[in-house]
Amino acid sequence: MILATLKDVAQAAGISMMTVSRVINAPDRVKPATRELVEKAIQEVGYIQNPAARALANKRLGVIDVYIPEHIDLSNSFAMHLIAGISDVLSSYLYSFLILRSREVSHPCDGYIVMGLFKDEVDGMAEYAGSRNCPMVLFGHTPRKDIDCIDVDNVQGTYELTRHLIAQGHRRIAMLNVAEEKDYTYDRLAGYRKALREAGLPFRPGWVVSAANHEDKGFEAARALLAASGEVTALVCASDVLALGAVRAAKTLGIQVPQELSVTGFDGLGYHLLTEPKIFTARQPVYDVGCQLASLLLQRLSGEALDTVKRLVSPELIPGGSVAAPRAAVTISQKEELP
Amino acid sequence: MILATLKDVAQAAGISMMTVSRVINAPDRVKPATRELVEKAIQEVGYIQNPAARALANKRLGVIDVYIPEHIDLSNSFAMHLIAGISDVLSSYLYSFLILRSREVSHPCDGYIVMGLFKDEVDGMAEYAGSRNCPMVLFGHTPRKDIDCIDVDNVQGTYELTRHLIAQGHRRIAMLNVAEEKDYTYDRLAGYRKALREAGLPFRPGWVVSAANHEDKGFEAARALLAASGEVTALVCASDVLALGAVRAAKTLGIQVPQELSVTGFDGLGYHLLTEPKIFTARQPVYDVGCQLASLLLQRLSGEALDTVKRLVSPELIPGGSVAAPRAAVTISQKEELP
DNA sequence: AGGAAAAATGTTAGCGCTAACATGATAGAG
DNA sequence: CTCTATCATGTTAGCGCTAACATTTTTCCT
Repeated sequence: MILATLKDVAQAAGISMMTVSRVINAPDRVKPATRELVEKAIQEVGYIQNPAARALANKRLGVIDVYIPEHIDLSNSFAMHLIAGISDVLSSYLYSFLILRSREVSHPCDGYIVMGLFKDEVDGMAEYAGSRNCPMVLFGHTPRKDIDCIDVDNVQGTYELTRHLIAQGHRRIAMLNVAEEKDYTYDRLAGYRKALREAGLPFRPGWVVSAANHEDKGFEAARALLAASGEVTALVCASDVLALGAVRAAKTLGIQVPQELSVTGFDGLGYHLLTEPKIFTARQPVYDVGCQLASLLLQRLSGEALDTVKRLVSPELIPGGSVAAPRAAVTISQKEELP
Repeated sequence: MILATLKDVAQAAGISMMTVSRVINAPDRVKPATRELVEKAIQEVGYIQNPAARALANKRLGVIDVYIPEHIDLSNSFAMHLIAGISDVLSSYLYSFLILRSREVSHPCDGYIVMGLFKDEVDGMAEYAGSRNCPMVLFGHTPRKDIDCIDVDNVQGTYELTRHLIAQGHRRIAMLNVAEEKDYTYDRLAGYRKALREAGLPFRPGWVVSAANHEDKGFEAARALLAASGEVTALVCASDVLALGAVRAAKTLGIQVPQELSVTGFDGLGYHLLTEPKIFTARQPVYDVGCQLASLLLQRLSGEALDTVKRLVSPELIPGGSVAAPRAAVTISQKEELP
């Protein structure tokens, strides 16, 4: 394939290659008249920068390694959205990327984007990246203070959902959490508790159950919970998949959703649409997070000195038919006995 | 980041750079003794090839553009699996890639992998790729004979599923197709008809309905079908999402799955696990297809002359609880009246 | 052993770009 | 109107690698 090169542009504009290069990389350092001339020439010959040559001259590789741990299921569209965001930003800066499923398979690169891992994995990756003097940005919480990290605000998500339920008049709100020892599960629980606390509602440990993030596990846990405590009018689920199971459990028990039980989910990546009524959920802004991760990494690569970034991106509530005011809307009676 | 270069290896081995390069790219052209020497040196200095330099010297860009049309929903994990396959193969050959959502945003590259598009889009892409003298491989059927193309064998998928139902004793088998004017929907219908024909069962147009690929559309279509023709004992759905709707429709009508109605899906990418019983489905080998697309493109890039490839990859049946023998297993009575 | 073919290795040049330095143009101060 | 600061542009060299050709070594046939 023949592509126009800098040389072609330079000849077309009757000017040196270096000036053309500057028009592209540092337009301010070129006289406006010359710049226009060059820009016209670029259009004329249809010049596109050669990323490989640029990377080589910059002593870069032009590649970012994206680590998605093997235990993250690609059936889950989560990773896809993240990658879409990363891809969009990187490609606009002529970087390309590789998706790696395991730390064992290393590839030379200029920087790392790492999807949430366990603590020791984070440390291992950080050390490895550090030893190669490569910047690394992390998706998901990290125990280390010196690592850039962008995450979804999981606390905020369940907080907003629970607040919405409370605003609808619910007072007896249970939670079905994901049974994983990860920060995000603690955070989602924390958001739920925070909303209860703010509303002056008691936290009942018996109303919080956990299940592995599968529809049938959610079904079982929700059925047990609902059978044991018929009093709850709303159920905050820590994932849409669990919410699907919960809705089915309610139906099985003859409990109507949303008339007798409101159910909320979490994720908003497609699963919330797979039942009737559709799950009221909080959409994780995964695409945005992907974009931000890539942008942050590019900033680091350009050498801009900035403090370690710890950024949280808020989820967005997606209304759905699985939530309604409780049948006998309880008026605000803050006192409830603990079980 | 400092990486060892060919030069470092050459010095360590006391030999010329070119021989080292040959050990990597054409080991046959180096004397075994020298090769060993070099390989040891490569290990010693921890040499990793620089993809940018290699791409530049080869007059390549080292980048493959992957087009995933905007109308393909990334929530659908389909694209993710395809990309995972593509990524794994390309990265092992030091190629990286960009995901593009629209033909408007062009990026320089060495070749194209294009996910199924409408006919005019295929032609547009082919012309564009041709004009840049870039090879292009396509996922999905194509009307043009001169384009490499790898696809899932959709006919085979519903054929096998329907055959399995027939083997279980089903004779009254309906189909819920995806309402899209695409090759794959015609093919899935064709597979169903082929199995019926082979078994000597009549094709009843009234037993085939279509719905947009959403759970609630599938629900509606399946409910209408099941209500109208109580006689069917099995329903072949052209997607798992539709199957989810169909199972819910059956439950709503008081029809037990699988005791009174067997249901099959198609895709096997996660949605089939989201209900109880789990959907008996045909898993699209999307990851494999991704690998094959990338391998084929790399073959083209290496200049191997081969005929235009039209390859179909067979889906794999994934058993699930949504299928059982019909209650009153019909003995083989081939003659059935048409409605 | 002599010599031509074949195999193994080395040398040169250049892929397209940019950092670093060198030079030329412009402008403001004395 | 010279002299220096500043800006604008040009020149040189090299990033790491490999194609193409050049050279050396080996093979093995007569």
